[in-house]
Amino acid sequence: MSSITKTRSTTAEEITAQLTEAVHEHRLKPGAKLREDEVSDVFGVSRTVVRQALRAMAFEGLLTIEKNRGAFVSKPTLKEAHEVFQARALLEPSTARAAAERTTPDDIELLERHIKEEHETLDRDQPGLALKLSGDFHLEIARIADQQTIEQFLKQLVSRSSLVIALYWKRRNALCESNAHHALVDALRSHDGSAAEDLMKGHLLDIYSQLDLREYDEGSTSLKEALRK
Amino acid sequence: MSSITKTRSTTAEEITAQLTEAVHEHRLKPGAKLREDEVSDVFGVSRTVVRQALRAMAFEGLLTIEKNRGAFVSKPTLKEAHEVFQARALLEPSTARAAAERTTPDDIELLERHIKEEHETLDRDQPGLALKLSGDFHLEIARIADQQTIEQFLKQLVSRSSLVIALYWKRRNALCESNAHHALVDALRSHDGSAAEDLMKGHLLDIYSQLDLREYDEGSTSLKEALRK
DNA sequence: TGGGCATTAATTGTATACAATCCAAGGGGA
DNA sequence: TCCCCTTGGATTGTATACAATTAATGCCCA
Repeated sequence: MSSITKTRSTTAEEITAQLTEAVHEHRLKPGAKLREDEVSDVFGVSRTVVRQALRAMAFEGLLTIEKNRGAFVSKPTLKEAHEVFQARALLEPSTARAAAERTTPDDIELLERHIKEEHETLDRDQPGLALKLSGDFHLEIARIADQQTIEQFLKQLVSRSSLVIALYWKRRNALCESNAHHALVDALRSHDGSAAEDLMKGHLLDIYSQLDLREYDEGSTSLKEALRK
Repeated sequence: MSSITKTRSTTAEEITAQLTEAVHEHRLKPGAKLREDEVSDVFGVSRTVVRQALRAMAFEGLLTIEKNRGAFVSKPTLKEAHEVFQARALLEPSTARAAAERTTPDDIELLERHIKEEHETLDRDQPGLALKLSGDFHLEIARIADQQTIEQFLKQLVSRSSLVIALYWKRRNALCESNAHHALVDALRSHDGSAAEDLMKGHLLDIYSQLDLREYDEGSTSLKEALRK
């Protein structure tokens, strides 16, 4: 089904994209190790290219490379989890406001199709994919705002959010449905910057409040458990 | 004088650090090409390690790697220049506020020594070094705020700011002296978050206003000129 | 004389061979 | 029986050899 194209040699970017997708969809969980020759076997390229891809993902914060030990899917600490959402709270509301002033009918159409797809994946019970799409929605707003620099940062923050959710989400199965995204699209459609800003702020707080970020255990069996998989 | 240690093999991180410093201090100017062989000769390591360093710098935005052509010191467009300062305006004021609440006497001492050094380099007429130190000052505040994620983003933004200043600074020679940094330290010392936030906002606007970001020429002889060096 | 094409040198991209490091399993001694 | 040390296999780090691509030079022909 998801067989990898072997005809034309795979580039580092494609490997990065596929592995990133796997992490976003929680098929690769925090703590999982990515052995270089294993990955190079899968994609049919040399370790040289694989190492490029792994390092790129490390820069995004998705992987943590430990010298002489290898690349692991990152396990954000509670502190990092807080920091990620604090940073998002600084960047996203203003960006939503800016986006509202530039949103075109085409953008609205795209966003609505996007939301529809999100709902469909939720109905089909594919929470991983739904989460990935939800993240893409936030990136789409930065794109509409025409802020590439912020979009770049946001890409990293959304990636890390996915890891945070994998580790600290309170209710395992039920991903919050909410109509937050829909309300945001309404604000963008009517070019209501203030509303968009407020809605985004509320939406981020909403997600944040559904995380279990209280205790600071940080140890005991966590490492061993992570390497078992 | 600045002979490179050859006894213990140089790591990719050291190469990154030295090249980054050179770009920050404008010894390597936007458009300059970094040939892999050349760099590997200078540092006495193989191209493998050099490529790692160059890619790391590309992620920070300092270099632009063009496929099959090589790595060049980035030349931010006017749009990117605006974006960099817009992003800084979102991140830094709040961070300064947070820093004010956590500043310790040790931090104050460090910052004051830092400012003193800045002034000394200006007196000694080393504008490149002064610029680098000025950037470090801003990073130091993020460190005091204990926000590693934001500090990481800010590191990239400060780097890109250095490139923007190299390209778009109005008055070539005179780097604005100003006592903005001093005033910020005062606010931090007295744990006055609001003042720190406002001062930082004003300081960023001040820098921004001294850039020549009007026209959009973007072409003509710029490329040829860049490759001449 | 000037433009276009082919050949060649220079440079980057990729694969592979080798070196260094880590980790676990096994053996010996107390 | 338990602990420590040694040893071997597995994995990552680095250097180098080779392939692919680019860019420039010079040649030919109009």
